[in-house]
Amino acid sequence: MEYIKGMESVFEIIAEPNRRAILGLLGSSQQSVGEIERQLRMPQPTVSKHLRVLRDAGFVESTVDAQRRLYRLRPQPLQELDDWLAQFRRFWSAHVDALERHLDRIEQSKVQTAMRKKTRRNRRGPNRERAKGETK
Amino acid sequence: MEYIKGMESVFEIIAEPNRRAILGLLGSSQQSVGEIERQLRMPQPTVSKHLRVLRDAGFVESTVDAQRRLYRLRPQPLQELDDWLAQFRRFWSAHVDALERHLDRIEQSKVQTAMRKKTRRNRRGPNRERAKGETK
DNA sequence: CCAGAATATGCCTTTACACGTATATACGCT
DNA sequence: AGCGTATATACGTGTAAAGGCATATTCTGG
Repeated sequence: MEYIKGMESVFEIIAEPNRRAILGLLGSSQQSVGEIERQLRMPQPTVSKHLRVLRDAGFVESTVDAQRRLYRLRPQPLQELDDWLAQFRRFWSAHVDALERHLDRIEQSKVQTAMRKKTRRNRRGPNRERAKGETK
Repeated sequence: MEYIKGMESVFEIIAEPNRRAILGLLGSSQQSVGEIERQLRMPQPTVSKHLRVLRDAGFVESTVDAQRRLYRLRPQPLQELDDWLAQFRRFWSAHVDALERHLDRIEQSKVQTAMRKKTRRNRRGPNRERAKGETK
């Protein structure tokens, strides 16, 4: 499943604010270029170019739907970022409450994952699915 | 036209490979500029400039030790990065083994933290430790 | 106060990259 | 085929940031 890429590091990719915004959007659900364009109020070429970079770096993948391209998230690069961060976690997990917040997040992930498995029934058709929740 | 020289985002700071290297070093223990210079084999002005950026962004802090400056890590900015990542964790915490790896990390952090508390008593003195895919 | 070590800063050049604008390509519909 | 919509790419431009080198600053010991 791995491909050839001209590589910028994961870190350089997410240094760009617009790209982070796009990733944020795609975190809630897959989106077409036009939807991203409208929600983020940025010119279409800008969106396309950033998506290109994101795709080359493995952050997103796309499927064709008529003239549209639907983009969705791929976890791996963000996971790499998470792995890099791991070496520093001990610096703040010292505080118990932070630790508990962390554990809470994991728990929450489990629940959300379970719920998603039950709801998984949407392919094709007009764009739906607006995942919610996501308390910080 | 003069614009305000604003803080750079956490993401832009860690986009630079040399800065990540420096952070990695400081993750093991505090270091003087000279030690960083030697271990990373980069010119001293380069080190100093990157440290300046890192300090302005809150990633590191320094204390004076004779003519040396000892730099050490500050957790907050990295924590912010971790917080941003949180919104995406559900994308990979779905897999149980990944989840367990995550929990293991937390456990490990607890242990390391406990150990550090016992060892923590070093100030001043000579420097110790040398330490494309488009599918259809 | 002076010399030398350790670190910081200033200037200059190069380069990378994000943006705007214009244009090209892809697909569906009638 | 021709048109409209959706997305991709090409080109030119401005800007900011990183590196090299020289120099300034800060500190200690004699």
